[in-house]
Amino acid sequence: MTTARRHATLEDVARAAGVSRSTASRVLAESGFASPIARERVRDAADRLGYVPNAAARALVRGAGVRLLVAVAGTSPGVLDDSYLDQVVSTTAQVCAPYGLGVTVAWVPLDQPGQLARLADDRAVAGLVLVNTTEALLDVVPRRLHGRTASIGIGSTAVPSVDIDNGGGTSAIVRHLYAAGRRRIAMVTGPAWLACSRRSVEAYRGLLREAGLPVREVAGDFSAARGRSAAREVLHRWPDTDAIVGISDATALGVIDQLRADGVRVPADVAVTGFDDIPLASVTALTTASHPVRRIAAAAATMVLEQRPAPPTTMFPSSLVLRESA
Amino acid sequence: MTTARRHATLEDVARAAGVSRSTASRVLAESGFASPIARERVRDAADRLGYVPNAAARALVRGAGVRLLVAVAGTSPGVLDDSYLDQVVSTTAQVCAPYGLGVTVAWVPLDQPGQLARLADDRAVAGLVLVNTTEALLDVVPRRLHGRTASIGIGSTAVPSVDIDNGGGTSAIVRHLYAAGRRRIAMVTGPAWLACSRRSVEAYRGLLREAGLPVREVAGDFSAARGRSAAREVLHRWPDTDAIVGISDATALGVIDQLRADGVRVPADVAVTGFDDIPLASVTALTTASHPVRRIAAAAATMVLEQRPAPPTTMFPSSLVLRESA
DNA sequence: TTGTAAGCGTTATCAT
DNA sequence: ATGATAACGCTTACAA
Repeated sequence: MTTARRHATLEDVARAAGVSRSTASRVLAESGFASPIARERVRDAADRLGYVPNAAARALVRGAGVRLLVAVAGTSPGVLDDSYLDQVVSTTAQVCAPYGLGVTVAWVPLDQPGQLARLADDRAVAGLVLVNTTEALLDVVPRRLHGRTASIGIGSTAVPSVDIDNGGGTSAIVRHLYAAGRRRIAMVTGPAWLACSRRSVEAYRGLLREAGLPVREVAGDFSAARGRSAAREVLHRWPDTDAIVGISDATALGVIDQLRADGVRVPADVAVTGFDDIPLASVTALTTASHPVRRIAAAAATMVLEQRPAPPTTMFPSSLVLRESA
Repeated sequence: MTTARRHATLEDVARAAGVSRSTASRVLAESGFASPIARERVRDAADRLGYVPNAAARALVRGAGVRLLVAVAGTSPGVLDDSYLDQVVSTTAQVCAPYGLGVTVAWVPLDQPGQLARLADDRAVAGLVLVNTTEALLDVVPRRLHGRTASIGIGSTAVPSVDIDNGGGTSAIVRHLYAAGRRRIAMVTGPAWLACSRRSVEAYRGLLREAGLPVREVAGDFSAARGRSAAREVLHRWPDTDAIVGISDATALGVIDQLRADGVRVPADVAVTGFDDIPLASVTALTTASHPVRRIAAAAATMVLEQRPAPPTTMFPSSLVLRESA
């Protein structure tokens, strides 16, 4: 171990190996020709000197970028304060580490998708992962980043996506409710601008219509607070409701809380279901659908890092988790 | 909106503003002199052209690095799969974004602190945030990164830290238990290598000894699983135990779960407390101590980004949250 | 106050 | 197969 040596550069390695910088570069980057002898000597010198390529220099000359941007659409910067997003960012950072890439998060105002262009127009941005993706967002992905972008949610011809089968998941939930004898099934929906939310709603509607049951929708926003007020709204408008489908676990938990506070028994009087299977769900015995968030995020990140032609959409299954609330 | 324009460089801005590159640089970097007229023209040109500085180029010339490394000590890579860490990483990424820095996470094996040197010896690393910090880890922070490192947990003369008052938090909990009439208070501890865990244990011991009460410790590891087995162990060794202090909320939840399964009433027979106040805690009515994880992480990140002489240790308070479990 | 010019560490295009 | 040499976009003495 040398002590206070300055950081070794490619030049140092080349000199130590008795070759030119170009040769050293070729060997170390595994591109272009080099004699076996040169190879060996360069490799040798490199790890003797503890050579670590300078990411900034590399990125500069290649125009490649040094970090991956996780862009999240939402109505307020508050979307960044969310445990789901935490998982996505953290997982992305773990996947990026071996590639020498860092991760950044940013909020893109829902009504100004163009902001994405500003953020992504930075040459330092090597790739893009879209979260809460909207069609408008997909449209403003800079051309430079085509092939280096993946979406968690909906995709487009230019942007491959990793998605959850929200429709299938919701269908499974509704079917379970039906099988359990529920016939007055209401739903607390999510923001209409979110495709994943729309798909859940559509699955719900489709199934109920097919079964000749009444559709009872109340607008929600994923939050527990809205779940509480929505519970009251539902029972006020349709007192005979016997099941409430929540668009998220938080919403469902809010619903249950309010219901019980109002003396309504869950699931005896009203069954309640959630969506996502957050840790809280198992403790509160919430019946819900489970989704592998970490694997999904890792898949998205890997897509942009490996950038091999990916299938337009990779669907991850939604699996029903039966517990006590329904 | 121009369409397929090439990305604007500093040169472009300078030309558009009718000044030299250096002047433009000075204005945009807010360093050095520039006439008001020049300032205005450069600023103008910059945002007319949508100029975004190239982080790689900047990092290269400054030798500054392009990402912040969050290094986590632990016995296995499993430490990376943790919601607390998720929050730290995500918050760090949010704080770093405006600085044009990305974030990376890495695991440092507890028994090979030297691994940190390998990771941090990369010039691309602009700063370091240590998590689950040990003394050994503090010792191997490369000199280059002194002044650019912050620790969440213990610190050293070279590394400022952001810490939680674990001792105070635990004391408050134990005092509450005592005030509530509990006299046979056991504790499920955490890994001894973690300073924060040791401090909690010491606070617990100190208070009990002072009060002339018996010390009853069982080794734990923060997990809920260990909480379960520990609950049995405690009641087996000391059947008259009337309170169990958990080193973490997960542990406490495990304890409660096992206790109830074994027909022990909580808190009637045995009071149980946690530590951290995770979202689950409020739902399960767990009495615990609350800590502002996001603010702590933000403080640590800000320290390395701003690198103004920070106080050696910034303590964040631990605040008692009384609920039903104790 | 402003401009000129010399790098920062790599990669890539050429001749050789 | 190898080595000059010219970028990449920016900062910063230093000169004017």
